[in-house]
Amino acid sequence: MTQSENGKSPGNSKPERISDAEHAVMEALWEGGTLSAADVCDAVCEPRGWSLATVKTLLSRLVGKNAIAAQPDGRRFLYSPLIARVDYVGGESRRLVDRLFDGSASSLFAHLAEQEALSEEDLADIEALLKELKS
Amino acid sequence: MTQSENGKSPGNSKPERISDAEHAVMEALWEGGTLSAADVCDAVCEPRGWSLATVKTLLSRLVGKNAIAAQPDGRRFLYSPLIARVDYVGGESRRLVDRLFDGSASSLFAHLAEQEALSEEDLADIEALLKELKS
DNA sequence: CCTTCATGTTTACAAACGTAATCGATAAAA
DNA sequence: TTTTATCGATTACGTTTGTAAACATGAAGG
Repeated sequence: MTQSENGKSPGNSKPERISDAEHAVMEALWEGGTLSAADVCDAVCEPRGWSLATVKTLLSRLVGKNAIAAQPDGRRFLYSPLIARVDYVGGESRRLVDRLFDGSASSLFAHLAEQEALSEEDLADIEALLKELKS
Repeated sequence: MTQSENGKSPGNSKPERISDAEHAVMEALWEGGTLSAADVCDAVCEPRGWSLATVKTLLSRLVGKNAIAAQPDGRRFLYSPLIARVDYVGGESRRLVDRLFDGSASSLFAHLAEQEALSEEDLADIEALLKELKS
């Protein structure tokens, strides 16, 4: 595959699933904006115990999934996100809520509350947000 | 594998990951409590377009992962959950919050709020829960 | 008894994933 | 200019997942 086309010609709509490992790479790109493979490796290889080769593979797969763009820069490519983090996060959150809480966000909240998974700080923050939303 | 032992001798602790398809089966078991393979199929084959064979495979894998128990009942087995739904849901929720919101539940809440993913009803419910928690 | 179900077990097989090593081309260094 | 360090591209290979079919065995019916 030629680093830029995935064959699924025009309507490149359906967002393909991004795996855990790929997600780590996405985070680096969301953080850095536009990075080379080496840059990404600097950001993730150390903590995840990966080799540069692994990062290259993941970048290729992400390009194939139309999740990132690769613009030529001399000998190499600079990669940048094609999907916004907020969209990805939104999608994943929705998936979870749909799958486990029958689509009800308040159920998720209730669950977190019951499991004491919410700190005092969380509660205060949420309360503040709620107040704000009501204005 | 003999439907009951996974080789990892005594301390059967680490909760293995449950896949999407497996999760559908778990839901049926959480719903029904104790079911035969055929029962599970009645519950999930139709909506997911699965065959009984698929359900059998998933049940076996879940047994292998120590997520469900299989007690002999004549010629067959009756399967029942070994992990509580609330624990599973809690684990998955935590994973999401950790992965995408740096462990902050209120960030998740803020996100849902910003994305208008919360209905009026959600907000009201959450407010009520909050009030309750403060007592 | 023999055929037919119903069931768990074994085997299958492609796609996705995790994790690289190797190859080919080129740019930089010596 | 020959060597070497870099890149992306190609190939690899074991595991997990999705989705079954084939097989063995015992129960049930005729």
